[in-house]
Amino acid sequence: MKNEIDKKLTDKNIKPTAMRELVLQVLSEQKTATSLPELERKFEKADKATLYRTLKTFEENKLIHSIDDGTGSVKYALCQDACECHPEDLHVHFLCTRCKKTYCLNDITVPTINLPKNFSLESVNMVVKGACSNCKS
Amino acid sequence: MKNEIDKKLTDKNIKPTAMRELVLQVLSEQKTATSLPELERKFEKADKATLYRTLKTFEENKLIHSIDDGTGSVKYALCQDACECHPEDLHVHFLCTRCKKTYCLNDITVPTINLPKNFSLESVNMVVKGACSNCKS
DNA sequence: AAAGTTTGTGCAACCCAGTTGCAAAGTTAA
DNA sequence: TTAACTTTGCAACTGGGTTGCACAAACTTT
Ligand SMILES: [Mn+2]
Ligand SMILES: [Mn+2]
Ligand SMILES: [Zn+2]
Ligand SMILES: [Zn+2]
Repeated sequence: MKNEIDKKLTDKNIKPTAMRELVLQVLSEQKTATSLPELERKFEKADKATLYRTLKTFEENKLIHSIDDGTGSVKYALCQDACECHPEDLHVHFLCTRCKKTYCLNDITVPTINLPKNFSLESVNMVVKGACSNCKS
Repeated sequence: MKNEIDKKLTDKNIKPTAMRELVLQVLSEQKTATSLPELERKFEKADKATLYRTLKTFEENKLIHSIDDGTGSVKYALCQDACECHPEDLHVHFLCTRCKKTYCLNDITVPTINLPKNFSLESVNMVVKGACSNCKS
């Protein structure tokens, strides 16, 4: 449904170009987070730089958030509706060491940490590794 | 004290070569974690591949652990004496967004997470970002 | 001690994710 | 229509990480 996609874009003040619609479409269909290289493979025809800048725009406008799971390529997933990517919005991510898929555990907020004196908190990246339900033998 | 350094190496079943002694010496002097590129700069003369393999050996033998703080270069820090790098040994890391230094918060163990059904846990990477005590304005 | 074997080092080349400059194409505004 | 701005495509580059290979150094065996 193109109108839904366009609405999501305009709601976040992103001009809905053809490219952006396609990328958001694909991202919306994923159950796990997607990296730039993966996106390149899904769009044989599209240019890496364009995809790169598309993701950057999406992230800057808080339509998606990025996840560094340590695999060497940053992955991206849609933000929850009201997400502002503030520390209190943050959730835990899970990387399956078997299938290498990265899940947003949206229900699991990152635990609060008592930092040492005079350290201030801006954000947290918490990635749990293990076997996902599909891969557990 | 070279004997202390050598002992640390042999205790972890690492043959104490000149290179390894130097690298361990430098790592021991740091209060924050060190990346391979940083190490390269500290050892103008040494070869990148050698340093790389030295770090790898150290890590495999649990003399050091690696920290992916999302800055693009993996950092390394000495393990605690009895550390086996198991989930229960893991601690939180802190990346200062100002000075880019990465601290081991050895006293802060990573909180336990209740994973979704049929997900199993192998390890956790938890990196808190913010301002360190030196950089807090 | 000499010969053989294993281990470590240095160099060069490579891989790949990410990033940037620049010009062409498309869009919007005057 | 022209001008200004935005998006896209291409190419080139950066930088961290990694590997193959030959040489050197350190142990083993005879
Ligand atoms: Mn997420
Ligand atoms: Mn640490
Ligand atoms: Zn899996
Ligand atoms: Zn700092």
